[in-house]
Amino acid sequence: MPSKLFVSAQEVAERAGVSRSAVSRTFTPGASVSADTRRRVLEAAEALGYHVNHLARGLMRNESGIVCLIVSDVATPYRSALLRELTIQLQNAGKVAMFVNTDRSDGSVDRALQQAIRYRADASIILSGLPDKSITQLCLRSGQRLVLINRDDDQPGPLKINLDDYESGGRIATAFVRAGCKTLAFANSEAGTPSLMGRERGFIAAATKLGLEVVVERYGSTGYEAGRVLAQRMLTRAERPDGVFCATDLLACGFMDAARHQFGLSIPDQLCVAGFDDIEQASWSSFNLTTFAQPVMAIATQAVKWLASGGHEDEPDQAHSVRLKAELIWRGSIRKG
Amino acid sequence: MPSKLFVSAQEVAERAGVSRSAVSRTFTPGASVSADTRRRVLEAAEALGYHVNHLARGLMRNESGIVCLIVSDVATPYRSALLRELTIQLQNAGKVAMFVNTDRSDGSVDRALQQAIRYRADASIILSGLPDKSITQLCLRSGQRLVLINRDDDQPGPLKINLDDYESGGRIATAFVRAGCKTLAFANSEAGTPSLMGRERGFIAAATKLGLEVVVERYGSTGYEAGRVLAQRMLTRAERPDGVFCATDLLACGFMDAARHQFGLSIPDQLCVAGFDDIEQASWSSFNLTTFAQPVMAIATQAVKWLASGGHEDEPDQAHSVRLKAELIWRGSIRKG
DNA sequence: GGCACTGTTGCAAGCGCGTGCAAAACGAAC
DNA sequence: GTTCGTTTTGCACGCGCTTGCAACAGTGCC
Repeated sequence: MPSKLFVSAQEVAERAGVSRSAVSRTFTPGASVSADTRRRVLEAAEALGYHVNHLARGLMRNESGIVCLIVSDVATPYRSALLRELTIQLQNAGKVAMFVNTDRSDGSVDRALQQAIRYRADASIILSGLPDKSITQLCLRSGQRLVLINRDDDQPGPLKINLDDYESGGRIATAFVRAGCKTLAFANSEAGTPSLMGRERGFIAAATKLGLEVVVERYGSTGYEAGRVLAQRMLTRAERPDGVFCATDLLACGFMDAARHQFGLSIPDQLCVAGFDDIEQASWSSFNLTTFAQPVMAIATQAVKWLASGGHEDEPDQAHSVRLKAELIWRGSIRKG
Repeated sequence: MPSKLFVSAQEVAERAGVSRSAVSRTFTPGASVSADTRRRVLEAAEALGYHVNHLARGLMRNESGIVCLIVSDVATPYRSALLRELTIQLQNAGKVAMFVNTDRSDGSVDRALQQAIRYRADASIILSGLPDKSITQLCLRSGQRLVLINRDDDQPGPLKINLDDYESGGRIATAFVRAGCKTLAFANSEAGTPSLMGRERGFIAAATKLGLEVVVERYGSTGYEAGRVLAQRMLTRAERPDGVFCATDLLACGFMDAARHQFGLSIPDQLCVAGFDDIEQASWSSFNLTTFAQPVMAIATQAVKWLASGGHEDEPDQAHSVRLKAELIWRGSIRKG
């Protein structure tokens, strides 16, 4: 493959009749070039199809312009929505996104971060998994910024963006009670990530305060199939729940489908359901699901803003943490109170 | 941000008491290093947290290891599924994925390709949009490989991966007839991409051959909402269709939801529906949609294989094209014949 | 014409790495 | 110990770029 056919600044310089530095300066914002030489350089560059080699530029500037996105479960609606927003905003900020999928194999977040280091990424944004502390340290030591989204970690250095999961659990418990629900349940996956557990704890705490017990069941991943299984487990109980908070929308979709098509239940008349994420499918009329919206845009904005600002390198040992609010999107899966 | 804290081969060499070349060779497969020095280098590297700078390596080798993925509508189920598979397979092939989102703004595919050129990507895979011929030429001239997925283009050079859209249209028409449908319809978007139009033409041709007319309606994008609108338009016709082929699964989901919840129709008793893509939601019991599966894995395999093989540079003017079969996934949205 | 000042330009060094080449080290065979 | 053949090693150059520095115009003013 090594076919050295990319045109270099040297060739442009020769064609334009200027020095190589002049070419470089033409493509460096704020450098000192006369209008005349700039024009000649641009003409020559256009004619030859020249594009600055960002690998070499990154080498000199010690700033590659690359931001590494570390993700698993990309095919999941919430993840892909967040990914979309992040990439758009990164591009607007003049960065370029490098994508590392950690779906397969173990220790993969660490390996992903090593990949980021090898390409001298300016920063890494971690959407899934939690890196080993040693790797995190190495990243920070190398001047690489780190953003953790919905991964509640206590290491200093990275920016941590989280939601008010606990409070959300409380708000939805109130809604169930207002709707007249008597038996509440929380449908969770076995993943046990802090955000999921936060929703669970908040829901239980609030329900207890309101004088109701909560049945908790955990199974599998956070997907549709797990939701079906959870429905089968919960809806066959002696005391059947009539208000179920599902930890994610995908779980809720599976839960609702099983409740309707296998148990013949009518939603919201016989069963109230709520979810979390506000994926696109939640608004489809088959589900019409009341849920909490992930503030996808705000998350991306916060992350990119922090990166663009250089990540507050003046105070590197500070604990940087942002808490965003998940807004309740009221649809038709809970009776009006 | 230029904090030059990444550890370099020089430092490793000093610590290990060898020359810099020895370090370089240690990390170059197949280079000549004695077992002893290799060990010392690896120890020093480990201790210092050294990682080869792939920017510099790419500069030397004229091969960055970067593959650029050019995508729009990432948040769409089919796209994100394909993206997932591509990134996994690229990583397995030792490549790293650079992600360019072309959702916003115009001329964006061309700009994306320029980005790829700037980072000296070894190849670009285009999932959406069609680049200008001049840019394509520049890419190829620079030794960059190009893969077009589901974009039926006639330029020589790039690898083109397409499906048997036309034939699929034919197969599903037969199924509708077997199910006893009398009035067929094709629900399409206004996007007008070759793959969508291929399905339409194939469906119409086959239906005509079978002695049935096809009502065609086109509206909006290929999403859920457009499907709803198409249902409203079609199901209010004097002669209501009873067999509808939707160009994508998302359209089908919207169509089915509107048909059921707004028109009170029962599927498949009163209305048969088919889709295309086999997104995850198609298998959900709310839809249980008969559809054609995009051979996502095969697509990714073909693309990566072609890239790994160096893209047949010996015969650059050859027209490289692959046609894959979309398999019919039979579920419950069409009556059995 | 001489001067100081502002604005451009070229030179050359260096970013971190790979690699050809020749020197050095090693080992075996005499 | 000498010779020859085989690794192994270090040197030095170059990949394409940025940038400090010094040389170079150009301008306005005395």
